[in-house]
Amino acid sequence: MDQRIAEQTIGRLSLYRRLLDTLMRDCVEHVYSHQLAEKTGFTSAQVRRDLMAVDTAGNTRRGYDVGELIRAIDDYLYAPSGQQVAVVGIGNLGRALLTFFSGRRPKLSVVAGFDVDEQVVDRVIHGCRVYHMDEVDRVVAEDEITLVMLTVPSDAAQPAADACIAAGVSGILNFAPARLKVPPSVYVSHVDLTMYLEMVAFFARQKDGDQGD
Amino acid sequence: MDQRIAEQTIGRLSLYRRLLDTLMRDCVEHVYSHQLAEKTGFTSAQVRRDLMAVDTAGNTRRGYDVGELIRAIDDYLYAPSGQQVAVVGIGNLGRALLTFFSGRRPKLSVVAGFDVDEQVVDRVIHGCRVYHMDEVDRVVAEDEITLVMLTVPSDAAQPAADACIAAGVSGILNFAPARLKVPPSVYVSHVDLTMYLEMVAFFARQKDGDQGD
DNA sequence: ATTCAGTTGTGACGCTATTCACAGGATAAG
DNA sequence: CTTATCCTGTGAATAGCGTCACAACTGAAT
Ligand SMILES: NC(=O)c1ccc[n+]([C@@H]2O[C@H](COP(=O)([O-])OP(=O)(O)OC[C@H]3O[C@@H](n4cnc5c(N)ncnc54)[C@H](O)[C@@H]3O)[C@@H](O)[C@H]2O)c1
Ligand SMILES: NC(=O)c1ccc[n+]([C@@H]2O[C@H](COP(=O)([O-])OP(=O)(O)OC[C@H]3O[C@@H](n4cnc5c(N)ncnc54)[C@H](O)[C@@H]3O)[C@@H](O)[C@H]2O)c1
Repeated sequence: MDQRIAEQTIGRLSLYRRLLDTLMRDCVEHVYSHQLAEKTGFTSAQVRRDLMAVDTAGNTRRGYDVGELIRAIDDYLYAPSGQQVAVVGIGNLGRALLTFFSGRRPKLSVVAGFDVDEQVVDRVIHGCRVYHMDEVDRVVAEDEITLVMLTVPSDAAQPAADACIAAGVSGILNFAPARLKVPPSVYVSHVDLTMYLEMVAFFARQKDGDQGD
Repeated sequence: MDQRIAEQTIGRLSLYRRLLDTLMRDCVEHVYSHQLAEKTGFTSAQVRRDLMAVDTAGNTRRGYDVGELIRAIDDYLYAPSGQQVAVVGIGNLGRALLTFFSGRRPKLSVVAGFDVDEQVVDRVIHGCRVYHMDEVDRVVAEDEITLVMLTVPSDAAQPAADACIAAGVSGILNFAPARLKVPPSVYVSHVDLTMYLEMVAFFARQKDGDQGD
């Protein structure tokens, strides 16, 4: 948390981190930057540059110690005590996210859902209780929730975000096709699946036309 | 489809395009770059630069004609006859995507699902038939499917992608946490939701520490 | 002890995307 | 017709990222 860090480096560190889990499981003790590169699709220089951000030291002959690297990335990437996450809007997408992320990672776990529909409120999905939005203040405080994944209809996105922020949330992963206005102390990232699909459509078409590459 | 285009410009054009729909619905006839910028969160210079890619001409006094701009972006972004999409892996996430995207846009519509689980095969979800993966060759050809959203478990991602590519698909939006090896004529985009969540966690925490900004 | 092969860490470089800034142009008002 | 205003389109400047390339290092082999 010391100097300026490229946004995309954080994303890549997250990918390396998951890869290291599988290496650890396979009892691999050391790994070279070019091996991480190969498995993630980046270049080895990119990997080394990214790892400069974390407190680690590769051995010039054996590469990086897997356990040591895991510790270094964890230290850099995650809060020591972890961060709690809620899913707001338990519709089709919200339910999928809730199911997938609940109790997945110790450092980043989804612990609650919120909705306004009486049909889903108070249900328990994959171990997570769904609360009514009216309870957001209480539950966010009690469960120390700092992040939400926002999967409500786009009209409801801004008010729902406002309610979460008022309750103390400082990070939002927004899936609704709406730009959120938030105070500068809150970080918002926008995942626009329609946009991704249209990008794939365009570039796939372009490749078809170009006859590959 | 003429000269080199920045990948991200395509993404932004997709956002402008959707915004223009709402302007059209509100009977707005003209729009300035700074208005599009305001509503999308980019700068007006960025908007104008992006629109240089499409065949349009803004009026220096009234800005861009909404209808004209929609036509220009559509011409640039979409195949004249549209592109058909399938969802492969009708689990929690696949079902959400299938429901959301089926019959949404005329130029880009989800028309089929694929799975291997007898529980879901042959069911019809939101108007889309779910086929067995064994039928991928036939259905992709018959329905002229060129794109897939891949939402299978990560072990199954590569073989499922291979089957789709063999059937003629040229674009893949992959949600599984696995890097796909594909021939150069196929375009793959990787949406890693775990990574996005971890990025939000990091930067939200950083903001908290920095007291805003 | 020395050599050799193969790696890390990083300064310098280059590329691409974004922003700046302004010439040129359209319109409305006088 | 002329002026004032406020826009677009775009070359030029800047910033942000990724890549190159190599000095420094490590451990193994001899
Ligand atoms: N499902 C997808 O694949 C998909 C794809 C792209 C974008 N999105 C976006 O994600 C969002 C959710 O999509 P979905 O398909 O799950 O929709 P959905 O209609 O299935 O679910 C929305 C849920 O939000 C709840 N809700 C409504 N207002 C609320 C409020 N004020 N506070 C809390 N909860 C509220 C509803 O009760 C419902 O359960 C939408 O904005 C959609 O545009 C979804
Ligand atoms: N659900 C989420 O929110 C979420 C979030 C991040 C990533 N993902 C990724 O998306 C993928 C799907 O997630 P999910 O939660 O929907 O899982 P899921 O288990 O609910 O669904 C997977 C579906 O794929 C089908 N399938 C298995 N093998 C197949 C094959 N060879 N061909 C076709 N279909 C096959 C299964 O029958 C099942 O219906 C996973 O790779 C997961 O890691 C999901």
